[in-house]
Amino acid sequence: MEAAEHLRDVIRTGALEIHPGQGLARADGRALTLSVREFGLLVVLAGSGGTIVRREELYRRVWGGALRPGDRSIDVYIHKLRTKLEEALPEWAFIHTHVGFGYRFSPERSRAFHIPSTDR
Amino acid sequence: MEAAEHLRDVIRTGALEIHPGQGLARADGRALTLSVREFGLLVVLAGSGGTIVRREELYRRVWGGALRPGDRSIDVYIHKLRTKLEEALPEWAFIHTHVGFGYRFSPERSRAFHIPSTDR
DNA sequence: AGCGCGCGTTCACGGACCGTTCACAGCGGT
DNA sequence: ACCGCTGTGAACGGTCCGTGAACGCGCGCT
Repeated sequence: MEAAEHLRDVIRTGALEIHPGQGLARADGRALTLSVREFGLLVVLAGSGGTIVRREELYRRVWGGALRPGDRSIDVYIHKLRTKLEEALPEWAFIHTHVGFGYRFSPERSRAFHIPSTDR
Repeated sequence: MEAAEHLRDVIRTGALEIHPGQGLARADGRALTLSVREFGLLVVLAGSGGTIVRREELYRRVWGGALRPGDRSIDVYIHKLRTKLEEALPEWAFIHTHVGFGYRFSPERSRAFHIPSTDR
């Protein structure tokens, strides 16, 4: 039963495949190398079903304890995670900022790939 | 069951879906990026069941405190909110002005689509 | 012990965004 | 024509966030 668990405990979203219990995430099958914090962020965000997660809650669930004012750890790790996700899947944007509210996870085609007007 | 709570706390009106507790609003499923004030306005207006909300009350409920004479913040933010709603759902008008009374929220087909009186 | 290295935190700078205010235009009522 | 009310663009100061860099720490290796 504990051996079959990892088959059930998977978050799939777009080309991402996350195994929360294992510390493993794959992009198009290729494993990502994430640190503990990076992986924690990814799990919490991707597991929140597209809702906005407030910074305070993000900190509690990944770091544990209360977010002290002025602590920028979240920003830094969001950035690191974004960087790794982007280099793995350049045309997808996963983590979206909602200023004043928090971060939202949702695979969306990155806007940086704006197709030149094929208009007639 | 504890996970189902967020499903209840939703305002649905037309193609809009508003999650007051989360700071998130969607138009046709696509998330809108609203500032804190814009979102506050949307929640209060959309949650007022189509009644007219006086400016005084709008200000109290979104900004907190009393509306000082000459304060134009409401006008500016109504405008910003309208702009974002319109670019998300161009053929719908949501916020209607009642001069001297306040604003009323109600999804109506925008009149901007039967333009030409000049076309005969 | 000394070294290199990955990790997490902190700092510093700059840019993006937010909310307020001002200035002017349009419109309806008197 | 005048006035009060609202729409709308622009400017401004402040806050929030993105991002590169420095620092300290623990760990494995030699």
